[in-house]
Amino acid sequence: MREAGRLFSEQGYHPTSVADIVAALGVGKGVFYWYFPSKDELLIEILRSAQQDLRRKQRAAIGDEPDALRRIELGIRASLVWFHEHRASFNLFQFAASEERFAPVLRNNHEVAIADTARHIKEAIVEGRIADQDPHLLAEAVVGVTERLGRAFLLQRDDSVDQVADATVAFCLRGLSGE
Amino acid sequence: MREAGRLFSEQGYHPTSVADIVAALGVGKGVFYWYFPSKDELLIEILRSAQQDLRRKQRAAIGDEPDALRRIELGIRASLVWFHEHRASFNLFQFAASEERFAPVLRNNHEVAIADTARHIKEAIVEGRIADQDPHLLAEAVVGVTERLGRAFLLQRDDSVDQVADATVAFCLRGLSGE
DNA sequence: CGGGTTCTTGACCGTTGAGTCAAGTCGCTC
DNA sequence: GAGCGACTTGACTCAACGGTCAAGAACCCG
Repeated sequence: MREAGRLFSEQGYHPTSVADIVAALGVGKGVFYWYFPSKDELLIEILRSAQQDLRRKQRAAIGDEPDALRRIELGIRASLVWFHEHRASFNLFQFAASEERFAPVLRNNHEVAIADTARHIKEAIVEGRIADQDPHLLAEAVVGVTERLGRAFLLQRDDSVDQVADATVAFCLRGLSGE
Repeated sequence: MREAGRLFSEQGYHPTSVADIVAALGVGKGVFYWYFPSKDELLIEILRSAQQDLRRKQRAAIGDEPDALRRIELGIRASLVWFHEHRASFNLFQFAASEERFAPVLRNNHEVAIADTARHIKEAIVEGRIADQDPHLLAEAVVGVTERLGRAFLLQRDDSVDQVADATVAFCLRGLSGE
């Protein structure tokens, strides 16, 4: 599954044939269809398990931090570390989002992530620490910046995670802050 | 070309066959290969012309505005209006970025866009109006937020462009601003 | 051992889809 | 209206791919 993820990520899902995958693994084709009902299902499996892992890491990083803004910061940092360690999965997310067949798998999880972030933001708004705007929109912005900077500076270039994380957190927290 | 763009965007590039395209147009297959050397080349053509159009609109919106921050704001607004009017192309960008074959076409243009934004940002930094950080990174963040909020609120939901634009500009300018 | 279950193989099948091409049609010029 | 080049058609080719399956190997339990 790891190998298949790597291949999908490197060459794209469609251009990677089942024959390629089993050849890379040095096994017969039957073995593939013994473990997975179809190529599509394999991708969905990969996506699901990657998402699950990411969310686990985020939760672990946030722990029971009481400060809402700090929770957002920890979430951003955990995400960037994960992106850095799982480039292949990160790439796949982008493809999956562009195909109607796979988008629903992501959408669900994405909505939960946004809702979570929005909760922290709402709390901070109530505390009067950030601008009183639609928390949903702000959450989308924060997640968007994180993913974008992750892609640009951790995957395409190869900057230090901490440096990128510092800058991302700074930008987001300023972006959130009321006047 | 517009019809092909619509189909690619709706069903995905790979699942849309040349037969689908010519059927939707009510013409023979030969006509397709008279005008385009291959299916891949058609997508590249679509991408190029969409990018060109977007950049033209951005330039037109910015005009010769002397204020650097205002130039950034105008760029963001023009982009969001364009995304709203060209959902299909916007979708295609996302797919193209995920396939090694097409990514280079986007990358080039993307780099120019980032460099442009970074120039405005650098100018504002010199004027002491925003935080002294890597302009390249800030540019990526601004473009990232714009695309993300465009996708989330103009394509998936269908909010008013002006409302989304106001919020995007507010978040970005705050994110840029020094302390 | 024997027999049953779990896994593995790779040749094979059916279909799909990109791209070709011989045979036109249309409209233009002389 | 003959001749020519620009365009159009859709049946056809051919390779590739997802998925199947009959034939085992490997392992386990009694």
